[in-house]
Amino acid sequence: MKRIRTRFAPSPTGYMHIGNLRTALYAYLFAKSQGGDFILRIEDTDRARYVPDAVEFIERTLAAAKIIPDEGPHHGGNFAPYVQSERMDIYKKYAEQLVESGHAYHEDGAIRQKMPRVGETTFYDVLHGNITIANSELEDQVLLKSDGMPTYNFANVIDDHLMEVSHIIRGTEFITSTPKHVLLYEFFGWELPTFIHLAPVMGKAEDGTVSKLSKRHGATSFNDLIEAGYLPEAITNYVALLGWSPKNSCQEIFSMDELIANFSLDGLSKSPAVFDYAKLDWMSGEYFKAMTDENFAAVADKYLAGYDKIFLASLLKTRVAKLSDIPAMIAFLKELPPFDIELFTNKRNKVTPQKSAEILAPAIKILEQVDLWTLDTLNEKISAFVAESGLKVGAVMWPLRIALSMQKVTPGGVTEILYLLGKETSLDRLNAALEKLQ
RNA sequence: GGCGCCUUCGUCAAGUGGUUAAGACACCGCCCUCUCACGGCGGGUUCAAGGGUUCGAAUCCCUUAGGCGUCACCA
Repeated sequence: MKRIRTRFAPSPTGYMHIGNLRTALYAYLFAKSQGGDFILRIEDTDRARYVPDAVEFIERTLAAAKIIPDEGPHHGGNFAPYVQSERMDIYKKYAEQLVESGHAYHEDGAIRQKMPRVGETTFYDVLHGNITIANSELEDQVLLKSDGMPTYNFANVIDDHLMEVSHIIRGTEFITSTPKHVLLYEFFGWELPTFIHLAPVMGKAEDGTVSKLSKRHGATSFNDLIEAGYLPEAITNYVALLGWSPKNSCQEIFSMDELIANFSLDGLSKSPAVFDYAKLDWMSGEYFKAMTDENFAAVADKYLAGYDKIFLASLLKTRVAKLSDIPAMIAFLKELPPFDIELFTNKRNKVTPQKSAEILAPAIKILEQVDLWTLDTLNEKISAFVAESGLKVGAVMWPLRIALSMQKVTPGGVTEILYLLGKETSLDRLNAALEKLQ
């Protein structure tokens, strides 16, 4: 059987769109699941759009996502060069060959492909089956531009053949130009690769409309997501499920190795998928929860400066969707938000501002007596106070939490916050709140 | 506009002629809890519409509608 070889062929734009990342992922997963090769090829034939250092950017991004090319500009391989601008003589040779055989012609310093005017061209796509397009829909394509560079439609065919790519995995936007490629393969007498055209990744705008995922939908590049504080593994995992699902399994959390082991082409979806940040948040949270306090403290390090990192990590890792959520969650430790009497009202625990004052006063007395400011002692004292007062635990905790943090949601319980704040600050805040409540 | 692709809960999706149409996220409710989170339990007119074929259709065929893509010396 022919060796499975796939490729990811981005143009160097300095931006790794999530849809591109997914294409790369699927090409990688398919190759690896079949024991084949995954190639990185740079399609930099548009000089106007070239961005310096974009190749390194792409390589770094793939590395971060753990998508490792077997061949590429800096990965070695027997089919170098893997950068199209370095292969100009190759394209020229094949273009001239087409001119000689009568399948192309010169015009305005460029070489154009001569399309048949009648008949139709059919090709097989793994996801869509046979697709037929009338040749009359095809126009005489430019193969070699007047600046000597090939067009995508030409270079892509030449390289895929020369690099022995067996499966072309790319976006649906290429479906309608595939007949042109097929014709080229036929002109040269080359064997056709297998086509797999992936549905696009969509984004949902605030007004509810759905369109191809783009910057208007917020953070949509791998790097945007990393900067927001999602783990690369979580992003890759989520993106993998956006258009693919495992057979005979409901598993959703996958390591890269598990993805490779479970991947198969028939699990691919042919309809567009909407990128859902809520689900990404959930999945990301699953990854954080599975981490040890130490590991979480390490990835969240820069957000934890100035605190007992490991302790804070233990409180935060079950509540965080993305690392950039952290500052807002712990800002109250440094500075108490403005007093808001509304917060002292809580129906569930039957707490009101007035009731809060009644609870706070004796609680402060108790805490003032505490010399050993540790979690255990604090917990013990508060529990005793609760038992003595005959109130529900929640009724006591609520006003304390609000007075200490001025927010309904905090990382950790009241005991942890008291501990984190220290005795002096805790009592200052408690007294200040009591004063305002009275 | 021509051509092409797509259409199962709000979202990701399983499903390939006979199922109570899985599961997950989100949402809502309840429970637990030191609030939130975590955890547990439960809930929801989901097969775009209309025609066929068939004893039987989300699954096969046709039509319609909508969405997306493509018609570059961009990829």
